[in-house]
Amino acid sequence: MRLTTKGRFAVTAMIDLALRQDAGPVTLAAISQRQQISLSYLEQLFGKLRRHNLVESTRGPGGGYTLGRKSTEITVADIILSVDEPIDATHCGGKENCNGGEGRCMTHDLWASLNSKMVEFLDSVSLQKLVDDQLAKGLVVEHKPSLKRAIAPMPISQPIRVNVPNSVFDLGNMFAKS
Amino acid sequence: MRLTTKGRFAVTAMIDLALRQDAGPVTLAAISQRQQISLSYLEQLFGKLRRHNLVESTRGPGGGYTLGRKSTEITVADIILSVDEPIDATHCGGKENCNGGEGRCMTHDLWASLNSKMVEFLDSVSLQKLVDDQLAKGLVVEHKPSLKRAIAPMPISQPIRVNVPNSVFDLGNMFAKS
DNA sequence: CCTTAACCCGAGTGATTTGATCGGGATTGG
DNA sequence: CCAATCCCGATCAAATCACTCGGGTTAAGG
Repeated sequence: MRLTTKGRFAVTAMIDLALRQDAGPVTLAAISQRQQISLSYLEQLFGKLRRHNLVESTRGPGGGYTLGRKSTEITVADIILSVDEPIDATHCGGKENCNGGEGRCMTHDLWASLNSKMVEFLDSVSLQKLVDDQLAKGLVVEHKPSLKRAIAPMPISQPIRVNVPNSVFDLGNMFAKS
Repeated sequence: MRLTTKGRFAVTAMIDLALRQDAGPVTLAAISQRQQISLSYLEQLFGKLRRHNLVESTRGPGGGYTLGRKSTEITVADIILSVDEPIDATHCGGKENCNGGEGRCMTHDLWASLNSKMVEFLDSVSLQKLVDDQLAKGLVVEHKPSLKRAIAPMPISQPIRVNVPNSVFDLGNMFAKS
């Protein structure tokens, strides 16, 4: 497992997405603005996240990204492993006697176990947990005006359009999928 | 916190050192041979480790490196943070209003907390624990012939010489909870 | 002394990764 | 149709990685 800013960007973007997807697909442009990550870079990251089924995309106007599964079922390890392709840390490319015919080199076993423990740890932190942490810190999510593609259409008559920041506590549960 | 092969090499080398320093200073040349890490690269890594007081050096013939403090007081986090200088993952260089005058950007707090969890985890694993795991797995350290500089001269009779490969560590439960 | 073992250090290097930009596509709502 | 949005690949400067080179300085042993 590699752990660099790349993975951090991905985690950050996924939290942003998780925080806002209840109002419908979230555009990369919006994430780019909020998190100060270049749009094209986000496209690269989300390409990988999509190929790993962590997000789903909706094309066309009003489109964007939504989570591929519940945020409780996405872990930090999932995200990081999606964007940071695993590397060969063993210097022996997996061949068994990389140490003068004496069996596998130490690096092999050493990093294998270190890696698995790291993954185990990062796998114990769900995206939902990170979202909860953000909310607990008092973050207020400003929902963009709902579009047709919102997961749950606005009730009837006039759509609620507020340009005042809405607290998640107001609308969050109302549209929560179960 | 960054986590790359660089840090892995450092951890590997430190384990090797901790396993053998009782017979006196350990040379980088020996570590290089056993762990298949280039000598010059080791020199760079140990330069940083020394500057962080994780190791001490002895020059001249019979010299080498010893641990800077007890192995129970050196953690994996210490080692990795010594060789992998921290990077700025926030894109805001620590300035407080990187988000349009709205206070710190989310990346700031977010990665700060995730990072601290990582450090906390890696800080819970001491070098001694890694050494104990090795010894528990039956690794027998082949002590080189003691020199004048040996910290504690070998007690009596002959040192145990076993024909077990030096560098095949099995760190199976390196991070097993204690 | 002298030789030699070892640490010390900075400069340089090719390969890879990072983070970004650009230029085009494809898809779809209005 | 048009515009918003995802999609994709090429390219790029900068940084980093893993390593090499070429010298030092220090100190033990003869």
